[in-house]
Amino acid sequence: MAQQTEAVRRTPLTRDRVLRAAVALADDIGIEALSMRKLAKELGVVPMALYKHVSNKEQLLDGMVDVVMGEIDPPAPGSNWKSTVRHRILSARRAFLGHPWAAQVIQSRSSPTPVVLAYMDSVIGMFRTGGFSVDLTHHVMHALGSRMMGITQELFDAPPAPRAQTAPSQEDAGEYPYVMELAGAVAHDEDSVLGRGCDDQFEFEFALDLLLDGFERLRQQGWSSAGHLRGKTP
Amino acid sequence: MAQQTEAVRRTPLTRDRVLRAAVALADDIGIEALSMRKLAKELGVVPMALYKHVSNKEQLLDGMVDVVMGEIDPPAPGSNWKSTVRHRILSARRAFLGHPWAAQVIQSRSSPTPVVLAYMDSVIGMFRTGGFSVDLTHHVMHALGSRMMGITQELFDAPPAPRAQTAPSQEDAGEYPYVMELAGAVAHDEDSVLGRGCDDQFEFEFALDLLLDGFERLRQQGWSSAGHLRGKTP
DNA sequence: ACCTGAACACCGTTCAAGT
DNA sequence: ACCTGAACACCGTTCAAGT
Repeated sequence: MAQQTEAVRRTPLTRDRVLRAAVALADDIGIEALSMRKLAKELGVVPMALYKHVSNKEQLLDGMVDVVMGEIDPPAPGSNWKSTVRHRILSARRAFLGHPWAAQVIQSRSSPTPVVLAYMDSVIGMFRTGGFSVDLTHHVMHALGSRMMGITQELFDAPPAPRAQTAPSQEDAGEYPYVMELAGAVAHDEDSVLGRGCDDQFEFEFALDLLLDGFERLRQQGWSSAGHLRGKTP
Repeated sequence: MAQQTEAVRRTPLTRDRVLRAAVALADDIGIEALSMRKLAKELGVVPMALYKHVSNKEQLLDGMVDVVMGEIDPPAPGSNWKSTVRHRILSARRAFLGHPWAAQVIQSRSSPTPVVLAYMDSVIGMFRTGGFSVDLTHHVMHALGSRMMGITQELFDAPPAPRAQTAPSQEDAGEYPYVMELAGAVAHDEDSVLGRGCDDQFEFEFALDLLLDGFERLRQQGWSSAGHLRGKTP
């Protein structure tokens, strides 16, 4: 035990080892509990030692995102743009699902790392190769937003459920009748795609396919933003 | 000056005054800089005095979101579901745009406040009244996600721009050719909807309308998730 | 030259001592 | 009963002193 600890300590600290330890620690204790001090302790190192490999916590978070991005499968060349984009995005989703904190972290960053930029470049390339104009590709990328990384834009972890503290009383049913109707259907309807609760993967693919189908329709129409100038008068 | 300070101090501290001061302070210094201690100082009060009105910082953030939600226009009844939903969402967007920190905060909450629940209820009601089945409405709400509040799921503040530190060199153009092509078009194309940079409002409405149109198509088809069971074999 | 302990300037929140 | 100062257990990061 003491030997193992020493062996671990003997392994020289590298940027890569710091980042991988940070990812593992965030997976374990959550991102809000992750601190430079705890990470240092985990690595058997004094807090200041980390600053030789990451210049500050911001850069640590950037590096952690890059580690997660590294788990995304390389693009699989396919015959049509839609399946290629779809597979890539669902692969990114798999990577991000393995690290629940990563979605939140990447959206808190102010600029993309080179690794993220490379991923975006590959997705943009799939649209361009698939016959999308530069103009349409631009709007399409905005419409995808973080969904491009397989990240769902849910508002809450469990949307149509009243706060845990408040028991779902008659009062709630009266105040939020539509929310209650939906929640009831989700809980009961065994014949639909929903078992207990929601099938997140189904919801993600539902929205993704709705968007991709919309993109394809616009592409076929030769859509251009030129017809939609700022004043909105055609 | 000292008189005014005293007058402010004389005004009794209420939950409402605490929340409004917190919103103003977050607007001013940013959400990451907002602390209980700074908020207390702003109100001319000792930090502990805040805890009489909000039980902790989490509840303060919940309350701040509720203040922003209060700026959303009441639902304007319209003839068709699409324009009603569209107007409500764009009104929410206006409220959230006035408080740039609010989008991030609402997505960090784990359960909706009653105020948020009431908003969701009204949106769900618009779909149900507009002829959407409970089943379709459920998936549609998931597909909207945080866009229901007018919140864009952009990945970064300025997506296709390399880090500020790194000058956009030839190297970048070689490594991210598609990103550069897009960035170039966005910067130059004066005839399209894009002036310098992106028109966020246009991008938001582009994606929203794409989704709403998709929803309408599914509604007309009488779409149901029953045909899309878990195994994906119809 | 490298490494690191102590220190600085903060946090959110508890708690006991004051009124 | 209410209010509040001091204290606790943390942060990220600087910096000067040690090797």
